[in-house]
Amino acid sequence: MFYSPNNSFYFSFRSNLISVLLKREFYLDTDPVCLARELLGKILCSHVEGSYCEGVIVETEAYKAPEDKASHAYGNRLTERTSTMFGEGGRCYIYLCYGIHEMFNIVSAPENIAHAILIRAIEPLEGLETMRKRRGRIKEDKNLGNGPGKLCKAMGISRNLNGQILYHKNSLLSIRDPGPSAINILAGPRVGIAYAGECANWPWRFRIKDNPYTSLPDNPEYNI
DNA sequence: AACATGATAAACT
DNA sequence: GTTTATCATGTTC
Repeated sequence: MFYSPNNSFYFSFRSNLISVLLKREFYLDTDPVCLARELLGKILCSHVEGSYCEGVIVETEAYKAPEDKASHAYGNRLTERTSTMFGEGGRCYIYLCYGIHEMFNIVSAPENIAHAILIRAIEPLEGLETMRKRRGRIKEDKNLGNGPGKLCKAMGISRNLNGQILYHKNSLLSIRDPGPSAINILAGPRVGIAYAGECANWPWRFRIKDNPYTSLPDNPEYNI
């Protein structure tokens, strides 16, 4: 039961038997683009609604205020919504998109630097039955978390968890490190930010090459 | 008015 | 099987 029920790259990850909780310092890095890459292969854990779930992070996007026009905190715009991103790294920033979908971000950098990494896809690892129940009628497990809104629904993540600390032993949401592994990373432009002008071309979206649990590549990509 | 999307159906290959 | 169009839906500033 500790094996992911598929034949993808992560078939040998063994849940939290061998993974370790990421420490506060991990999130204080001032380069969110670097962190977005480092988060690939890490394990997102949720312990909400009485159920425990885990998924391998397989796709991310970096958002870097103040210069990033695609960030909600562009120009260091401080509002009630964006205030979470100005907190110290290691919390989560969760917001509602298009009135329907919750989006899960990891806040990074020291306080008052509004950086964040959007988690865009996970490979389900633990709590599959809970995820299937939360997601409702879907045909295949690869659709449980292959999109930012989908993974939030599968993991039971919603805005009432906005601002939660990710690095405490008993956090409702946390990130764990399963140890080093050899993965190939693809980079490309971020999704759904055509309004962001020049920033829309920055290759700040990352995903694990050949992993079947990422969202569809609707932008050009290249190996890094 | 715009928005860091998802589910579905209908039309293609 | 894959692409395309359409709409659902609520918060933000």
